[in-house]
Amino acid sequence: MTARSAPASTRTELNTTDGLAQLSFLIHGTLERRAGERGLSMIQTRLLGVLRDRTPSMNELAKLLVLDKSSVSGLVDRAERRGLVTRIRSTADRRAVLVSLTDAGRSLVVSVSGRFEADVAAILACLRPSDRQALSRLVSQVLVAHAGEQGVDLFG
Amino acid sequence: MTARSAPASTRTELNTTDGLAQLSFLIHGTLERRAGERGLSMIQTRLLGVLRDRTPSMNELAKLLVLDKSSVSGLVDRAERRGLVTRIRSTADRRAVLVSLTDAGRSLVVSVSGRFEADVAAILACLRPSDRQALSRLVSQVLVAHAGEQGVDLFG
DNA sequence: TATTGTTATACTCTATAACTATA
DNA sequence: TATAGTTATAGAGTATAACAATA
Repeated sequence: MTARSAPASTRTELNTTDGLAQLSFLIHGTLERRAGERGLSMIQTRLLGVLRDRTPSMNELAKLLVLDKSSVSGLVDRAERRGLVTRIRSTADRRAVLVSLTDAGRSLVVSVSGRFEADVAAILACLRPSDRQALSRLVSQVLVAHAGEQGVDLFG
Repeated sequence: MTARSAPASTRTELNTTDGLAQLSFLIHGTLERRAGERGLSMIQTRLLGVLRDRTPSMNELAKLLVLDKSSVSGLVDRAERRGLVTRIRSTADRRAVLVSLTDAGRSLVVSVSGRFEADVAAILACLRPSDRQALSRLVSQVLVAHAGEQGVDLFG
């Protein structure tokens, strides 16, 4: 996504977007690789991440992951088959099924997210501490301004 | 990926990685959504992006996209069926097949990447120009330091 | 009737293995 | 023999539509 035909007047602007896009894909790819090392796809990783501090119903899970309920059925099937999550029939509403992380699932997601955080820290290690702090401030500013649009909060 | 159990001494560090990870997924999701609006998956978008300034063989395409050659066969099949790319038998090596963007494919990828760049620019519009410039400088610094690890250069 | 979840079906995406054609 | 590409097959991931059980 290079700024091939940018008029000179907007070149700085486009280079910023271009650089940020590249950095985003570098970081996204880093998680993808770390998860893949443990046999997890991105969506399985997100599933486990969402379950870290929740025990949602299938329906809630579909909303959290922005997937159709039938997609979540298959996703949970495969995770359950691997022993990473369990289905629990709800007693409050006997139609509902709650999904919970197993110990194996929890230790897996903790491991992947720990390595990923270390990767990102390593990527930022080339910056001087003051620059890292400046970057942190700018990124926070952007995120706050777009709090509503983040959609899926990866490990929310 | 919040820093749930970070010791206080490293909390600032983790918050930076956390923020950058969130921003990365925001931007990645932005492209995914824009591509999806035009009926393109991420991999189809990357295929078209790679073909913007190249006419590689299937084999070269597999290396560029980091996919098995059989995966590329299917990928190109589906893109060709939609009229986005064409296969051209190489005259130099009659085993080889070159893949080229059609006019429809080119106009599609130009449209998606243009909208995406506008999206990223809009995301950054909340920053003062001087802050945007500072962000640009920091991001460039990180990218330069990790030039070799970027793996697939999305629209390279 | 409405909601929750599963199942049947179809398509994309991916890899491995076996194959054809060319070098 | 080695390389370029396709095809057969299998599995993950996704959505739509039809279904069963419960509310």
